[in-house]
Amino acid sequence: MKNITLFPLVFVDVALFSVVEDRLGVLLVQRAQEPAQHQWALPGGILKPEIDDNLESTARRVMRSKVSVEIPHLEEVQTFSGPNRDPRGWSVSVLYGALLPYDQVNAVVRNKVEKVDWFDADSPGHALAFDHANHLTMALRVLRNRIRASSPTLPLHLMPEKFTLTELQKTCQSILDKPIDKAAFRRRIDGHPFLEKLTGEMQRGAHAPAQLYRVRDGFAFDV
Amino acid sequence: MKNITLFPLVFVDVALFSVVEDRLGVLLVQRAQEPAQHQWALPGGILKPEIDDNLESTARRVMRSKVSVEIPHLEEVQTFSGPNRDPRGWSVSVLYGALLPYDQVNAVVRNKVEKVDWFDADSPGHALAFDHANHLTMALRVLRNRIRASSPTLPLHLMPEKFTLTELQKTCQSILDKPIDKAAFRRRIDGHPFLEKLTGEMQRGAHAPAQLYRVRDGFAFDV
DNA sequence: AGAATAGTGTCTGTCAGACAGTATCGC
DNA sequence: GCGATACTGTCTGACAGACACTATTCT
Repeated sequence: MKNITLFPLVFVDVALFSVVEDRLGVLLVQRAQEPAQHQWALPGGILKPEIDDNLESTARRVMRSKVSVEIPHLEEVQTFSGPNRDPRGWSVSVLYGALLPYDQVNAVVRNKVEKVDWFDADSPGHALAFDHANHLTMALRVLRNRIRASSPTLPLHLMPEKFTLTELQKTCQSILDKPIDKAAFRRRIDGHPFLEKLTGEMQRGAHAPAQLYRVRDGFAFDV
Repeated sequence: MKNITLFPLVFVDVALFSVVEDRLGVLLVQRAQEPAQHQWALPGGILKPEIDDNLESTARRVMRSKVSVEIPHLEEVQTFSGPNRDPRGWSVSVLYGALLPYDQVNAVVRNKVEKVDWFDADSPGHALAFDHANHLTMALRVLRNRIRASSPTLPLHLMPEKFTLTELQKTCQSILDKPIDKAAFRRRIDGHPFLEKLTGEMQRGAHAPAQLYRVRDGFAFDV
């Protein structure tokens, strides 16, 4: 493996977030092999130029093969690189962030993984392998900045097909970890191009009926 | 070069911006070698794991060796990747953005470069090599979003050591390519932690003297 | 009736854009 | 005085946070 010094290793890591019991969670895997065996890490893997169209494809393939998850939308966060961040040699790691509803993620242990589980995004409770603590910090920062700055479109990826505005607000609150005023929230998203009111469809309960919404077709991100 | 299919090529490209005659300019090089010989491109080069500490070092080294420019601050924009974006094989290119005062850039033709010159950032007037037109578009978008959103700290990299608020405003206007109200601009940057008033130092001219400022020590970016 | 949640009205402070006004220089 | 630029005061409209209020359902 002399090539390692001439050609860097190219990895992809994914910070997959979801809301679990009103808290922002991140999906971690326990590594089954060296290096960093038994340590927890963000799911990730190595680029395979012969089968990947680009690094996003790599990320999707890795998530499929390691934790059986299909990721619709990925967002690049940052690139990490250097000779010492991975013991196998000079490496480049491109970090992606993603959001998915908790119940859509049927995380299953696959190859090279001992366990898969959700952890609190702000304090996973484990030392992470490699420089993944940095990765997680950066992914969190980008995610929260997005939700705060641009109107709260992003968490739409976390919603089920039909949802109420209150549910959307609670999701935002869980991500930001602080309460949001109801009136202000509704003013801000009022008339948002990607929110479609399902006229006539209401959610019932032991209270006034709540208007249901869905994500409009063609919803995409792109800054 | 069978390795090309196993190990991707890792490049770094740099979109170096400056204000030239009240317009936002970008530094381009004309390639002296295949591929894309004679075409204009963003300055860039290949990672050398044996001498680079990380990809930012690669970017600095490349700018030094190809166009004789020292870059103090680099910002990662995006990663481009795939089998076809460069004829030499499966490649990854990490794009960085940078700002530097026009007169500090003593761009000199060095190895693998025929010419170096500044072009209008919005319409360079040349078809760019590889996917560098995309690169330029993304770098521009990130740069302008930064200046608009976060308070206008960024263009501080474009200022000489001492400058007036009017000069800073004109720089912002050149980057955004639209006028800014003077009072609003001054209100926004008033008391900014990185702006230091040089009490007593004034710029004279055929008009009222203008207060000089400088960038406070320890100025850094970090979102 | 009472609990719970949905949804709205309104006050207030902040801030950006717009624009005009005053101040200070060289000539 | 005149031209030019520096700098400030103020009005207005947009908008977010705070908070209270009404409305509608189930039990």
